[in-house]
Amino acid sequence: MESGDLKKAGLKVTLPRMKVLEILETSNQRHMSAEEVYRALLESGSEVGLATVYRVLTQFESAGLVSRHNFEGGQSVFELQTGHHHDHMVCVKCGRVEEFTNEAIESEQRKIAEEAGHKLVEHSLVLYIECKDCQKS
Amino acid sequence: MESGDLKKAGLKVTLPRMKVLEILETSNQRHMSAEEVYRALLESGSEVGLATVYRVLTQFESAGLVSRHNFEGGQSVFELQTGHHHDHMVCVKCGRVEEFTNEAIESEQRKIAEEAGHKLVEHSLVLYIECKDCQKS
DNA sequence: ATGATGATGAGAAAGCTTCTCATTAATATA
DNA sequence: TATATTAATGAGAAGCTTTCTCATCATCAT
Ligand SMILES: [Zn+2]
Ligand SMILES: [Zn+2]
Ligand SMILES: [Zn+2]
Ligand SMILES: [Zn+2]
Repeated sequence: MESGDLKKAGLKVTLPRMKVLEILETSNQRHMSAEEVYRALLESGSEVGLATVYRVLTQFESAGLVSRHNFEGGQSVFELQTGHHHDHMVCVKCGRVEEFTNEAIESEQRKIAEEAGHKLVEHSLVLYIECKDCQKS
Repeated sequence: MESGDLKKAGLKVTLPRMKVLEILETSNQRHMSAEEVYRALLESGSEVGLATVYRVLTQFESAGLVSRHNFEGGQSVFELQTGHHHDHMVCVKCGRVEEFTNEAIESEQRKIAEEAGHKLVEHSLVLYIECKDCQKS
């Protein structure tokens, strides 16, 4: 991801925006809260305000560069848009996030909305799990 | 639903608790935010504090009398437990909520978690729609 | 380089929810 | 029924996440 993507989105290429993108790309967590992005910025020596992080993430979302999820626990989490839709499993013990795709579920959803006479706009599917590792301990 | 259900749940039978139950039973909305329950209580002439409404709803949730959902929009919504699991469609225009069940999706979910080696604890599936009525206007 | 425009940072403020604690109500017992 | 014990309530304060405000600053086109 580079400055061209910001320009295409109609956003000025600024230092804070580049830095936030960089964090999202290089962090070992694909799914991060605004607070986590903020702390990662500080740790990497970038002085970016928390308000700016929120602003920028929201703009990225509108621009389709990032998607936002509301898992349980109060904080929204953000991830770089991958192009292909996917859903999530979240461990209720350790918070680990795993992605999956399932075409059977996707098409069932479309069918359900359609049969009820509604237009499906989007959906949110989260499986809360006790993950492999947390079951051992 | 009556005082016996509260006793069974290990909760004292108090006026505020009875009143909240009554609202949930008699309101024409099955899915209500704490704020909505609170306002309904005031309108019905009951002087119950907002903090109590939150407290009571949370206790009801722990007791399995009520379930809580976090649809988009900040506020949690609550509904009386029906005994059978169901998922929701929420209209992004008017906020109307519809319920559905789909065994194919349910079993697919179990399969996904299991194949990944995880234990499925619970799940949240919300279809955001433009409802039948909102499409007309 | 300059100016116009938009972005930023800091703190204030908003919105939802929980906490605190003095007061009050509900149950158990006599 | 009166009393004692224990838990619940109400009001406001406080917490947490997120957004807003506004003076300052950076970006980009010229
Ligand atoms: Zn885990
Ligand atoms: Zn993801
Ligand atoms: Zn609608
Ligand atoms: Zn429901």
